[in-house]
Amino acid sequence: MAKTRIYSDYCVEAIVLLGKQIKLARKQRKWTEYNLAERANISRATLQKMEKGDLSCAIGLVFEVANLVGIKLFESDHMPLRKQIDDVDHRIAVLPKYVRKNSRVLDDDF
Amino acid sequence: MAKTRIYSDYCVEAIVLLGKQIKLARKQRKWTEYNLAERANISRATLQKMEKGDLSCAIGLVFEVANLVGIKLFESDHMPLRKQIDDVDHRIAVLPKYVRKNSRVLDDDF
DNA sequence: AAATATTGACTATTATAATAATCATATAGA
DNA sequence: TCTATATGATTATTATAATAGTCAATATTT
Repeated sequence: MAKTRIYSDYCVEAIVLLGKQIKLARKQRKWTEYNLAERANISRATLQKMEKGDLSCAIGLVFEVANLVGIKLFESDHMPLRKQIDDVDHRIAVLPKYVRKNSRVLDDDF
Repeated sequence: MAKTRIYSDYCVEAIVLLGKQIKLARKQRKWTEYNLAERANISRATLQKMEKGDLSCAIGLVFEVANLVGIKLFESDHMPLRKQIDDVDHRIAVLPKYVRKNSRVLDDDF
């Protein structure tokens, strides 16, 4: 039997929004579900789940479809993705490699 | 044997970035992989794949973990998610219910 | 009004994600 | 230096996502 997971409202709504944005963009381009699924190399059934905001779809498939219809994720930041990745990498590199419970730091500034 | 999928660079990089952002945020909170996995109710192995930018992780799990460490997706828009969803819904409602190939519209303004 | 194609929904099957468990490595802290 | 444990990596198993196929309903075009 299926294990029921608990998701936050925020998570559910974010994914529903993304699914609807895909549906809207697809229609604006006048692509049928079949068309888009074909372009993305996925089944129509999977695309339908995606557009409905199904939480179990693979993130790679969702992002790929979003990209196909022209939705730019992470576009708010005016940095190329590569640069953003490097940026995060450097900020990780500064931190201790292992997290230890008793690393008592007073300024948890994040 | 595994079917090899083609993903766009943008898609791969977006997910790698998200994974690294999760890792950074987790460390800033001084949570171990085990701690975060426990909070998210997922296995440590899945969290590790997620932080490495694995494309096959369920979008619901990734967004939930991102939310747990305080990453706000879709925060660029200064509208609550609910409102954004309603907004997209209305824009979809205006369009024809079925996409037809010969819907010759001159202004594809999107 | 009739014809056709899009969409929504469902099922059975197959591919694979998620898990639990383990082991080695190496780092942070005593 | 010594020790406990966080992390990286791998394996076998189980749960489930993705698929292909089908059917009904109906919006759109002619």
